[in-house]
Amino acid sequence: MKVSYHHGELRQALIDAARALINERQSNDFSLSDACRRAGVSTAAPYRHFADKGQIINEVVAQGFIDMAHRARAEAEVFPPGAPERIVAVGRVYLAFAIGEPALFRMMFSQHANPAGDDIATTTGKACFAYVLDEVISYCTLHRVEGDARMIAVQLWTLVHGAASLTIDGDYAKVAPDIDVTRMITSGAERLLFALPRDRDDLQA
Amino acid sequence: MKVSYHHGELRQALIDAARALINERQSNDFSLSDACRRAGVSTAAPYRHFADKGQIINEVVAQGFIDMAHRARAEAEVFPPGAPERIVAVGRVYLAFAIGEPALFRMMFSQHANPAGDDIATTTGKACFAYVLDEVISYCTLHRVEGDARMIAVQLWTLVHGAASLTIDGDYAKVAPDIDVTRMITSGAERLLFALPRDRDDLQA
DNA sequence: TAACATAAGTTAGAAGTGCTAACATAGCAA
DNA sequence: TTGCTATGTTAGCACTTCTAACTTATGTTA
Repeated sequence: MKVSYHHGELRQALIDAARALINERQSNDFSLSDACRRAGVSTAAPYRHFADKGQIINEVVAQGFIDMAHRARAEAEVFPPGAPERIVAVGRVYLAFAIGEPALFRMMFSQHANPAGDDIATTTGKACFAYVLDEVISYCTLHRVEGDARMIAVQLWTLVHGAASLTIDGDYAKVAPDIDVTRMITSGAERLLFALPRDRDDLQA
Repeated sequence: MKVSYHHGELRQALIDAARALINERQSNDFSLSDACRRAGVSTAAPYRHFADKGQIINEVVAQGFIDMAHRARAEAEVFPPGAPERIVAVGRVYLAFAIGEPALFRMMFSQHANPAGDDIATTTGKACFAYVLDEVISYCTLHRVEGDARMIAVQLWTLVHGAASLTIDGDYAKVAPDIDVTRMITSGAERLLFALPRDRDDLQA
């Protein structure tokens, strides 16, 4: 009993269906036909809203970045600017997002970055990373962490990103199953932030 | 002018073709038919050697791990056990491998780990990680690096893995294009290894 | 050496995919 | 009411993975 010939919200419905399928199958090779079946339309319908399947994927990835940035902001902005809790919150959200939607997280990064870089996924991705980075930089600067604040920010980001990747791909579980990832990150971050260079001259730039 | 009805080395030829296609297209969704064309056989031929396409991918991934471990070993074992150059070498190989064959590197990790874990890709992957980890652990233990050697080893691995991922996906280029990745890793690793905890009590376990 | 089992190729085709072309209808605007 | 445009439809093409049935090459054994 279809009430209308037109769907009304097909564009977003397809994006949602795609995201759901990606999460269910834990893989990026979901079938567009499946998404159509789920939305209750024919397999030709998507092409009124998207140029091709890749564009739907881009949209899903973009919404992933937006969600991630949104959550990070919400969790971080409870604390005053420069508070250490802010970067902890950002890191926690980053990791939680990866664990919550691992396949989507992977896709957000396994997209082989197009050089033009003007599609929606790239743009939102940039904004998301920039936010993460900015949060850390402002902490480092405010707390006069020794060394190049920008570099330390990148190091923290790298550590959390690496931890997220290795966690969702089950690599820690394979090699070091007893490891407590959160504690590992925390301890690592502290070492990166509070390290005092010894009498070594290969640290200054 | 086909000299023989039988190919002779089809199994390995298909694996090589698959790996080449993955590297050329920078993507995991290569076509098995393409690999067949390249090997000069019909599209049904692979099924005399592999159960399905996934098994070929597994084989490619496994050979990737073997190559990576092999190179790491070769570069590291020039130096005496416990020498800092050894872990530097391992890290350098890890990063170079990712940059050299980014799509393959991604596939080696984006494989959603099967729970049984007895396929060839998982087994070789485990062995490869275990080697990386062992090398770092033995360094930390030998040099009496303060803190849990195992955890520091995992932190170093995580840092390098994160750096490799963010590099090949072009994320550094997007957000911090001026960063020198090797220097960033080196400085981070030194901080992780030589950090002296200040008067903070949240470092002990 | 001849016979035959098995390994390793072939062609034909089923089922499913992304996507296009041509057609149909819903909803809005003159 | 008339017609335009947006958004659906069905039919079908080219391609995919994979199976079934057939063919040829190779090596073992009588």
